[in-house]
Amino acid sequence: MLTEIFAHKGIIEMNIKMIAQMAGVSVATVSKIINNYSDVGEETRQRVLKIMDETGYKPSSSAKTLATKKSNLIGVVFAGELNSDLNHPFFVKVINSFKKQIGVFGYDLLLFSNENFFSEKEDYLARCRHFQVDGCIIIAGDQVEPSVHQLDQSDIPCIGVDIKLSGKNSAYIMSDNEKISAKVVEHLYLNGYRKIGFLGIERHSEITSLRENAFRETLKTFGLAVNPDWFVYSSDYEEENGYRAVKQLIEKGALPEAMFAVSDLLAFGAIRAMKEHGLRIPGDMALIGCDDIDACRYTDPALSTVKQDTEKIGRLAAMMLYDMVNKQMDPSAIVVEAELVARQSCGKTLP
Amino acid sequence: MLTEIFAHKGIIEMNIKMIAQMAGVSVATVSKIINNYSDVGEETRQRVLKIMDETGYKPSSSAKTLATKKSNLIGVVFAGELNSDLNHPFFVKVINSFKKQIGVFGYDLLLFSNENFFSEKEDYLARCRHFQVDGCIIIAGDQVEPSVHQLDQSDIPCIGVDIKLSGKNSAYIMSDNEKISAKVVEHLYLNGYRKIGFLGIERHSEITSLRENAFRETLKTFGLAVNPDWFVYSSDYEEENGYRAVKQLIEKGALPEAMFAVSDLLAFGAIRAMKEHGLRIPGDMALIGCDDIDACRYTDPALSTVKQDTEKIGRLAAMMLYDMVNKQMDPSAIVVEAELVARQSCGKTLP
DNA sequence: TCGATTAACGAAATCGCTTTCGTAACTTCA
DNA sequence: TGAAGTTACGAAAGCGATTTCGTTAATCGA
Repeated sequence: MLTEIFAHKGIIEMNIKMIAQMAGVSVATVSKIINNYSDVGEETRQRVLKIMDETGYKPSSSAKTLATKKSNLIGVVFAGELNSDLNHPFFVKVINSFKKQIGVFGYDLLLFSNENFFSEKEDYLARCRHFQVDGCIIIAGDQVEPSVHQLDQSDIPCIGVDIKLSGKNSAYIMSDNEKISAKVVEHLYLNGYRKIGFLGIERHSEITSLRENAFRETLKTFGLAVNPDWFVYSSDYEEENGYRAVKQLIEKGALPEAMFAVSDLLAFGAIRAMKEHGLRIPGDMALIGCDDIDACRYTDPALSTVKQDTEKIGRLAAMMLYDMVNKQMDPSAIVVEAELVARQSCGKTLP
Repeated sequence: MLTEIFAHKGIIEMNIKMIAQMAGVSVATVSKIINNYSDVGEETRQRVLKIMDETGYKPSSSAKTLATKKSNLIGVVFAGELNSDLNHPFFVKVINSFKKQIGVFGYDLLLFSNENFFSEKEDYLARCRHFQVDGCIIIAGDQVEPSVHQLDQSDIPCIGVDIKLSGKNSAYIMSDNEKISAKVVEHLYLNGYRKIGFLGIERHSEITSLRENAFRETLKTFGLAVNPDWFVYSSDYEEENGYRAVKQLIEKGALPEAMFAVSDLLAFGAIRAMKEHGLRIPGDMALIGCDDIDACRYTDPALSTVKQDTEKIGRLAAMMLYDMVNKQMDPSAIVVEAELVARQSCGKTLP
C-alpha cells in the first residue's frame, strides 16, 4: 500500500496535491470531497477519504482562508483599561463558556495581544482584517478605546459583552444590571434594612451607571432615603479602595445599615475596614457584593453577592455570534437575569 | 491625492496589488518594503509607506502564511482532564503573562477549542499543522492525553508549563516543586511544629509526585516523623474533597500539628472542616496551602500559601519559546523559585 | 435509435503575498 | 573609456486550497 510509509499520522506534511496523486484524481475532486460537493462518485469519495485518514491529512487553514475569505476564527478583544484582560474572573468565565460553545460550531479563538502590533497599538479592525476573522467577541471593562467603536461600526460581526454596541453587524449581551440593583435593594429591604448605602466607581462606565441609577430609583420606590453620605466611590475595583472608602465612612460616623458594593473586591475592602474598627458584618452593617468571585465563599463572613450567569452569557454570545456570522439572525441586544446569592454578610440580624 | 477617497482607514479592503498600482511600482517592490529588504530606493520606500499608512493597509495574514509557512501564531493547548482550561487561576495568570510577553515579539495566540474538530477530538498536532502555528505552549493539569505527547515529539517547538516535555524541539518550565515542599517543612519546623501532615492528590501527576516525595524527604532531613495517618489524599483539587479528608482526620482523632495542602482550595476545605468542629487555625492545627489564589487573602484566617511566580513563568515561557522558534536556543528545562507567603494560618501559636 | 439529460471528473484561474533571478541604469576605477 | 560592480526594480513562479466551467461517458425518454 502506497500509504504505508506514513507510519505515524501527521509526520509527513501532506497537501491536497499529494492526496490527489495518491488517489489518482485531480485536486479539484479532492477539494470537492473535503467540502461535501455532490458531484463526486461514491467509490472515489471513499477511496480519497481513506487516504486522507491514513495520512492524517488536514487542509491548510491559510490556503483555505485565502481562497474563501473565511478563517473559522473568532477574534477576542479585551477592551477598556480597567479590569479587562484575563485578570478579571468574570471575563474569564464568560470566555471559557464562550469558547466551549463556539468550539462546538467549529471555530477557534484568536486572542489579540495588546502590545505592539506593527508599532500601531490597538487597531483592532486592522487586526481582524489581517487575520480575516469571521467574527469578534468584544469584552469590555471601562473606558473603551476609540478603536473598539471603529470595529463595532465595521462590517465584521461583533458580539459585545458588557458593552453596548451599535454597529449594524453588532449585537450585545449583558446582565440585567438594573434588575441587579433592584434585587439587592429589595432583598435588603425585606430583611429589615432601611438605611442603605452604595459603594460604586467614580468614573462611570455604562454598566456602573445602570446599576447606580437603578439603585437610586429602587430606593425611592421603596420610600427609602437616598442619603449622599452613604454613597461613596472608589477609583477602581480593587480591594484597597473599597477599604479606604468604608474606612472614611466609619470615621465620619455615617455608616448606613447596609451597603451594596458594585464589585466583590470592593466589598472585601469594606469587610477589612469594618473588622479593623471592631465592627461586625452583618451586625453593624450588612453587605452585598457583586460578581460572585470564588473568594466570596471563603471570606468571614461569607459574602452575599450577585452572581451573573457567566455560563449563559458566554453560551448565548457564542450562539448569537454564530448566527450573525452565518446571516441567520439580525443583531439584537439581549439581557440575562442575574441571581442574588445570599450568604452571611447580609443576614437579618438587626434588632 | 489619489488616496483621499479613503477617508476612514480600513473601510476599503486593500491588497498589495492596489498599493502597488497606487504607488506606480510592482507588487514585488511593495512586498520588499513590507519585509525590510534593502534593495529599494529611499524615495520609493517613503512613497509606498505613506500610501500604506493612508489607506490603513495591512498584509493578509493567510496569504503571508501560505507563502512563508510562518503564521505568527502560537497555539495554546490546555491539556489534561483535571484543572486545566481557563478555570484554574494559576493557568490563567501564566497565560496572561505569557500573552503579554509573546505579544511584544509580535505573536498572537490561538486558543484551541477542545470540542469537535473535524469529528476527531484533541488531535493537537493536526490542528497545529492546520493553522501552521509557529510554536505551542502546553499547559498541563493531570493525566495528559496521548495526543499531547505526539505534539511534543513533533517538529513544532513546544514549551511546557507544569509538564515535562521530552521532544527534541520541546522545553519546559515549572516551579521548583521540590523546593516548595522543603520551604514549607522548614517554615513549619522553624515555627515549632513537629507533627506535620500532608493533604495531597490520589492520582499522582508529575507535579504532585515531586511535591510529595520532596515533602517526605525533607521531613526525614529534619528528623521528623513521616506518619501515614497524617497523609491524606483527595481525588481532585476541589474544596469539597479537602473538607472531607480533614473531617475524617479530625474524627479519627489523628490531627497533626500542621498540614501542607497541595492546593489552596483543598486548604479551604480543611479550614471549613476545622471550623465545623470548633477547632482553630493555627491554634489547633497550622495550615499552608499552595497556589496563592486571590481568595487566600480573604479567608479567616488568611491562608499561608506558596506563591508560584506565575508572572515569571509566563514571561520566561514566552522568551524561551520565541528563542526556540527562531532557532536561537536549544530547548532546555527551567525551574523557577516559588515563594512562601506567610499569613495567619501558619502563625506560631503553639504552646 | 438518437438527441437530451445527468453524473463524474478535471483544467485552469484565483486568492494575496514572497522570493528568486534577471536586467537596465548608474558608479567606480584603472 | 570600457569592464566590473552597485543599485533599484520587475516578471513570474510558487504557496495550497476553492470554484467555475467545460468535457466526457453513461443513462434516459420517446
